[in-house]
Formats: sequence, structure tokens, C-alpha cells
Amino acid sequence: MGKAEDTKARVERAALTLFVARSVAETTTREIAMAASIAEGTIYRYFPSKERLALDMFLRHHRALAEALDEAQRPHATLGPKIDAIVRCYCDWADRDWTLFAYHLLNQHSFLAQVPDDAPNPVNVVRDVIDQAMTAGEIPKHNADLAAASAIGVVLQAATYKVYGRFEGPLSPHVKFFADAAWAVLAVKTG
Amino acid sequence: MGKAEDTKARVERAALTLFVARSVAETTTREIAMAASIAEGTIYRYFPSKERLALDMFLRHHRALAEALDEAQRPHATLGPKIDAIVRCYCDWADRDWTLFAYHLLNQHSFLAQVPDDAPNPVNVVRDVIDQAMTAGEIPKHNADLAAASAIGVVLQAATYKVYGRFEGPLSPHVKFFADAAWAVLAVKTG
DNA sequence: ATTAAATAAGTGAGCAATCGCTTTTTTCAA
DNA sequence: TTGAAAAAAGCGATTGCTCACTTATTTAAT
Repeated sequence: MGKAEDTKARVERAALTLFVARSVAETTTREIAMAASIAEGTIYRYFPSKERLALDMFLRHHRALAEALDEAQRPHATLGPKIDAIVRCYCDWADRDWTLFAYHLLNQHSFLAQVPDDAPNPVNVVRDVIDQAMTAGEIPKHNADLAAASAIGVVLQAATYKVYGRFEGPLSPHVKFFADAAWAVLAVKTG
Repeated sequence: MGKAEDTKARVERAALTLFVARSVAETTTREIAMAASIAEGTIYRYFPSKERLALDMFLRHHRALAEALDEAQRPHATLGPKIDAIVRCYCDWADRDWTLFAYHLLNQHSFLAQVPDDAPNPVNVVRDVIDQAMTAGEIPKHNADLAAASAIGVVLQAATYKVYGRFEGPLSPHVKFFADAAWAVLAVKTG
């Protein structure tokens, strides 16, 4: 890695950590610079603004996660294995870079409106998988968005609890529980 | 309602709306005053700071929701009816004052650390109900916090989707689905 | 020598909060 | 009932400060 790239990466990592610990709005460029051991002005050699620094990191992770989830589910033919693969992929990503995952989780409200319509989207990946399973008669037909929300909630609320410190340790050991629980939600007959 | 109380309520409602639409940090006292049709200085007759205005509203709702959930579940003896009552109560609260509910949902990360330890807590109410059901052998024994997170996630992620505009309309029509899904999550045998 | 990278001292805009003042409401003696 | 005095509510220009971002200068790699 060249020196410039290293500096850019250090700025991103420092910003990420602070953005999660406090929030984007409450983190100052001065703090980011101090945490990255550089001068404040150096940030602006790599990013046009604090907002764009925050947005770029969000969008990059958003797209990469969507692509990873889609690749994980694609090889499988039926809903059961697809759920397993998606849940495992989610948990792996959370455990591999928890700070980045938490940043993405906590800042959807701020940035979701700025995701390009045609960009890969983690939520759409799950929704489409569920939609297909409903069409194929694998699970009862409901509102697919609502069913997707509740199924995703099984995993994401656990991740949210981890952010709040209500729950500790990696998510991966609970993959089987999450996958079974998500399946159970989708198999519910009433609606 | 006296004039002063009316003004205080107008300040809170204006702040709430803006805090949800943007965020606490990105909302200015000037904007709050304009939305409430009062002068900026008048805010400080009723609140010592913008932070306290934001915190007070969060804590009041946090405590009231916890007490409502506890009262809703208490009359029932077994887990099934307790889940029904809790889910119905959650959805009623969300539908009755969606802005307040969304504010509470979106700002847990900022304020949860400032909740007094002895204050009633919505999450603890649910966790305790699940804990008792596990002890009574109504459902398989797991980590109660994790099970509570996943069960609550079924409802809260749907509410989150509503915040993001992925899902429309009141939550109450889906109470039966949410309750059945939460039950299904808790009945999962693997862990 | 050239130039990209980094620095550090600005700069001005925008912010929360203040305060001296005015207006409105309440109190209560005559 | 009246109306003068007191208290409460409301105002908005001002203040001091913090912030994101800029720019003139220095450092160091090739």
C-alpha cells in the first residue's frame, strides 16, 4: 500500500470508529484528524467533505453486502438453503468488520434515500428471494415486504442489541438459530 | 390547557417532528421555534437546553411504553396470550403516535445509556416474560436476551421499514401475523 | 529540481444559549 | 367591578464559540 492510500484508509477507519461511537453529526473533522494522526486539512486531500466521507463508506458497504448476499443465495434452489446462506453471510460480515457493520446498521436512516435506484440492495435481495418462494408455493403468500422485514428483523435486532451492549460476542455461533427462526417466521400461515 | 402548557406542548411537538425528519443534531433551535410559531428564546423558558428537550421526550416515552407493555401482559398466565397482548400494545402505541414512536425507535443509540437503571424498560419487560416461559418449560431454553431480540425484531424491523418508507399503513392490522411469528421464533428448538 | 503530501494557522458561517426588554395574564385591594 | 401592581410568558438582537473547510507554507520522496 502506498503512503497516500494508507493515509486515506486511516482517515476512513478513524472516521468510522468515531461515527459509530458518537454519530456523524457529533463527530468533528478535528477529532477524525487527531484519531488518524494527521492534520485536519489532510482529510480534504482525499474527501471533498465530511458528508461525502460518511456517504462513500456507507454506499460502498451497502453495495458490497448486497452483492455478497446475492452470491451466497444464488447457487441454491430452494428457500431453506437460501435462508441458511443469507444468514451465514450476514453474520460473517458482521463478525469480520463489526465497526463497519454497525455503522451501516445505525445510519440507514440518513443515507438510504441517497442509494441509487439501480444499485444492489441487501433488502431487495432478501425480498426477491422471499417473493420467489411465495410464487413457487414453498411458503404461504403474504405481503413480501412485511414478511422480509420480520424475517430480517430476527437477525438485525440481535445485531442492534449487540450495538447497545445488551448482547456480546460474535453472531456466527447463532447462525442456525437465526436461520431456523427466520424460516419459522416465513412459514407462519396467518396474515 | 393553560397557555404556557400549550406553548410547551407545541415546542415538543415541533421538535419531535423535526428530530424524526432530520435528526437531533441537524435540527436547530431556530427551526424548532419557527415550527412552533414562537421566538427562539421562548424555548428556554421551558427547557434548559436542546439536549434536555430531546432527552426528556425520549425518557418519558420509554418509561410509559414499558409500563403499558407490563400492564398488558400481566393479566395473562401463559406465554401465548402474553405475546398477543405485548404485540398488540406495541402496535397500538406505534399507530396512536407514530412520530413519537419513530423518534424513540431511531434515537435509542443516543439515549439508552442515560436511562436510569431502575426505570421501567420495554426490553426488560419482554425479556422477563420470555425468561419465565423458559423456566416454566413453555418454550425451549436459550439465551433469553438473544431470543428476546429476535422475537422483538419481528415487530420492530417492520416498524423500521415503515420509517424508511418501505412499508405503509398502520401496524395494527398485522398484529396476528407478528404475534404468530414471534411465537414461532421462540418455539424454535435449535440454538 | 520537481511535485505530491502534509501541515497549521486561519476564516467566516452557523450554532446554542443569553438577556434586557415588552406584552399578556393573574392577583387582589379598594 | 375596577385597575394598579406583580408575575409570567414571550421576544429577538446579541454573544461567544465551534465547526467545516481553505490556503499559504513546509516537508520529503523521486
